[in-house]
Amino acid sequence: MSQHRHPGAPGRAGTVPALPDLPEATVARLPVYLRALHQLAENGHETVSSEGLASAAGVNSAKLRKDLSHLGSYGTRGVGYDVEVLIGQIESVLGLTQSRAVALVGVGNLGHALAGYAGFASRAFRIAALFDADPARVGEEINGLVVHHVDELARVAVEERLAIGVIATPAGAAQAVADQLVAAGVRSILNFAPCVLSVPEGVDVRKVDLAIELQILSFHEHRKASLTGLPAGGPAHTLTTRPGDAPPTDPQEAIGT
Amino acid sequence: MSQHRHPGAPGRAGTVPALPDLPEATVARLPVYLRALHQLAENGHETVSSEGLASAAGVNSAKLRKDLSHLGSYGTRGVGYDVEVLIGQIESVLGLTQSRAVALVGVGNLGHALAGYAGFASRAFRIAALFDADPARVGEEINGLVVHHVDELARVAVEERLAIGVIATPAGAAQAVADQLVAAGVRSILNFAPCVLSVPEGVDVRKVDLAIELQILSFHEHRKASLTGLPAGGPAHTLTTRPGDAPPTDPQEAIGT
DNA sequence: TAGATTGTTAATCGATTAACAATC
DNA sequence: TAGATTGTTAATCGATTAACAATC
Repeated sequence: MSQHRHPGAPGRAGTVPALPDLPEATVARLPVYLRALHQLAENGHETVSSEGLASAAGVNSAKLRKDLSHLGSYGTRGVGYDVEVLIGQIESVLGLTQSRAVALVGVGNLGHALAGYAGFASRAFRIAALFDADPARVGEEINGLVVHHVDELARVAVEERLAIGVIATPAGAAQAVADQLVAAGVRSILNFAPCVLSVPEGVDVRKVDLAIELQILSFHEHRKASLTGLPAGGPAHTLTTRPGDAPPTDPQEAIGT
Repeated sequence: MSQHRHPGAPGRAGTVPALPDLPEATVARLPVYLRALHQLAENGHETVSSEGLASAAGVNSAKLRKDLSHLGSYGTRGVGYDVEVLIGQIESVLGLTQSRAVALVGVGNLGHALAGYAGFASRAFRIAALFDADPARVGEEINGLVVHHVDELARVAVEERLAIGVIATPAGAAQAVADQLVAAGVRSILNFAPCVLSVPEGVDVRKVDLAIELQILSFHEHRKASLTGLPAGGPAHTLTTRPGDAPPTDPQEAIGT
């Protein structure tokens, strides 16, 4: 999923204060804990046990304690974790104390939705620039931002210090966009286009892929159906295989028009 | 991520022809292979080696062969895999030979984008019903489908044999929607709302969470920055921690308005 | 002190990978 | 046959989990 170096790996020259080396699985859960902690804080909790936080986050408490142990020790035996302290600690580890400029490339259906996304309008991320390849869309204003032509990416990247690129273009355009982002110095990419991106070492790519998620669910539905007799929803109908058909799930665009 | 039983686990009473027991990691990659295979087919390839397919899918060939070995043996030593045969095999394992009815709950910004998603309009998935809690939105027509009130979920679920529920509501509404979906017999849920859902055993939940993806990227950016001196995009500016601030990334809606 | 809860240990499990014998 | 490539083995790695000693 994510293509990246593990810069904290043992053996590198130690010129910087060693950052804790977190397992990827832990990194992926910290944002979930953080969200649960914010909810707890809103509800007036000053302290929470590993059991309480784990259940709010939907994991078991052993895993939670193991994860938090990688950050150092921030709990009190017999008491639990101080909610505000733990929030600060996780935000610090995730680098959320910096505000990162996000570029959104592709302002189709999905791009429009993402441009209005509240998650962007947070302290840690601000959507700083919009791009599209369609001249008809360039100049359009969305949420107070003007859409640039994608060829301006390099220039704007420098001006706005773009740190993260979000690709919401058709699959056919995504690799070229990724190349442009990388050339512009962006080393973190979130890809909504249904395709594999190839990027140089040191660039992180994460992907969000609706078709893949649906197909994984389909697998488990299929399993459940073949085990329990007939399912609640029921298999709508069996499709006859017609070789040569159009691919069932390979849309031209990240989100079609 | 996914909460589900492993129905094919050893030890169950064997009343059905045993389905191959696939590792979750393999299941998650099969859709990627499938997409790559469709591209190869479009480009006229009749045969592909594990090396060729692996590189198109962005994995190494050992992993690909291992994954495919779980499906049985469909390659020819010295030659490779027949593209069409392998497509058929993967589609069959993923249950993509059935057409599944998808319910989309929440037709805000994101919901609208998803309703137009080409991945839904495939042979394996058809978007069969739209729901919203906002009376002002009920009755609206999107892509040829009328928006129902969410209270009609149970009735429509039976009529349309809904198999998969996609939640694109605000976080605050998501759990109630999930409960209604489960009550209506839906056992596969794709959750775009930024919250943890709790569902009974036997129900699969997969989540797509933009804020989490951004925060994971942020972690690696942070790492890269602290290692290599200053990054290309540069840390825009350091935020002062103001305890009591609004949560940085816990939007009220899956995609805000 | 007694009860509660953390942080850590060690066992287990699942996933990845390289190497290579089998075989087309 | 010789070259190519699969399917499988076995070693390695990372993640999960339960249990419990440490300690508030």
